[in-house]
Amino acid sequence: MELTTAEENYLKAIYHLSDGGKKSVATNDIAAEMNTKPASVSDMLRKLGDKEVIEYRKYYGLQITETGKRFALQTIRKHRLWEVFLVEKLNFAWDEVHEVAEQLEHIQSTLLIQRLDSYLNYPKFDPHGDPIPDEFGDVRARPRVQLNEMEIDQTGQIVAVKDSSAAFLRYLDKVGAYIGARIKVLDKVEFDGSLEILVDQKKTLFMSKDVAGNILVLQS
Amino acid sequence: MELTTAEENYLKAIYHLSDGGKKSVATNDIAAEMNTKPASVSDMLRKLGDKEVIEYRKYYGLQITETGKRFALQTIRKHRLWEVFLVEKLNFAWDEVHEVAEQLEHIQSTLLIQRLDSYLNYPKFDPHGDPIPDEFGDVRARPRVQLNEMEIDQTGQIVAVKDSSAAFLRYLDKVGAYIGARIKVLDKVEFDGSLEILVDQKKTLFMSKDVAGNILVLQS
DNA sequence: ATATATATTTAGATACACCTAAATTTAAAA
DNA sequence: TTTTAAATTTAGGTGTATCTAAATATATAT
Repeated sequence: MELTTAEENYLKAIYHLSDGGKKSVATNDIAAEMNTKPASVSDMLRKLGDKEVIEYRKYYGLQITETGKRFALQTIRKHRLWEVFLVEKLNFAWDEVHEVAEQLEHIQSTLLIQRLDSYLNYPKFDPHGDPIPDEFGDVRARPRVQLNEMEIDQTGQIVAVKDSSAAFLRYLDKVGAYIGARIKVLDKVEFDGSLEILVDQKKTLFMSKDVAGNILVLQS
Repeated sequence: MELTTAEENYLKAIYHLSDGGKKSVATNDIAAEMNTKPASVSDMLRKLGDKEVIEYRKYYGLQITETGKRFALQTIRKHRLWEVFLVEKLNFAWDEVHEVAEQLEHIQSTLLIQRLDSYLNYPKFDPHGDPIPDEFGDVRARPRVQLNEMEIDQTGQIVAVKDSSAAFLRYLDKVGAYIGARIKVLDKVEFDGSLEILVDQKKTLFMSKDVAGNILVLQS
């Protein structure tokens, strides 16, 4: 069975919004995520239901099926592999890759993805630190904590961001933080939860609790 | 102004069929090339006319405009750069690249193509030996002769094939010929025009006039 | 429990890219 | 030059993916 580009995009959005199939998802939320209208979503949900990638009862929400998960993970895998390619081989900055990867993820060719994977040396994480599912859809996520939850003197490595909007990524770049940076919590202000961080043993920077909450750290 | 994927495909076909804008093209020929029906072509020609990438007078045929040529060459450039990428970086065989490149050529991102070009070291020819237009649409073609037109003892290098169907490419691979191979005409049969060819100073092979007519050689 | 608000779906349109069948125009043959 | 054949276009219709506006179902509040 084959999915159209639009169907792949909807399924991916549903997979993310449902947190990998755990939660139920609202039509309105899908519409917001996809920048379409709820009416269009209803149309599409019927189609996805017909193709049995979701289980859909109108007004009662939906559930991704196992088949649906497989398709979603395949698209996510392709998206993230292309992101690695763009950053590592074509020297894109991480705030420039999303839009292009969004197009590249729909190229249909099993061979292409196999070869790309091999060419990139079977990466396990994309440039934002998100895990890349293998060809069977298996994901090995690293245990990660939010930077704002760490205590003084604890150390680790930035491995991902929650909000990967271009604006946030540019902000991080500007202050000298990046995926892979080794960090240490120097101080934490009780009053507002803001933090003082040491980056790569040389640069200190201050950030609000909100910003820190968007940064995921692999503790060491 | 933006073209849809279908419009890009039609324009590319028209560019090729018109030999770069020189000849006039028939609706039926476009339909054959695109595997569609003449009626669909008429529809599309009207649209392409509205967008002024062709000059179209119904029943009287069409002419690519300068704008149209620019678009066509841009698409051809992208197609051929991706082919180089697939062969040189992902180890595709040259008979496997066409279908995938056909999809990749429609990815929209100027930056992507600039970076890809640079990453591939600004190649001037694709794996089939066809020239890659530069970002301004300029093509520097090599003077090439058909193998069947060469005389005994003349030498050269295979740089392109006319018929780049998967079947023909597989045939070439099988007999040990390939783009880049150095060849010498050992013998030519008057009766049917068939040839005996020395490949890479070691292997000899026989081929019909028809096969040789499909092989383009840069003489040396 | 009834009224009100919110979420969701249906109805009816539009644009794209295609189709078949019929009409029309141009070209070729008698 | 008229007839016939071939090429091309128009008419009308399909499926996909979208929209707005209206209807309906569910959830919340009085």
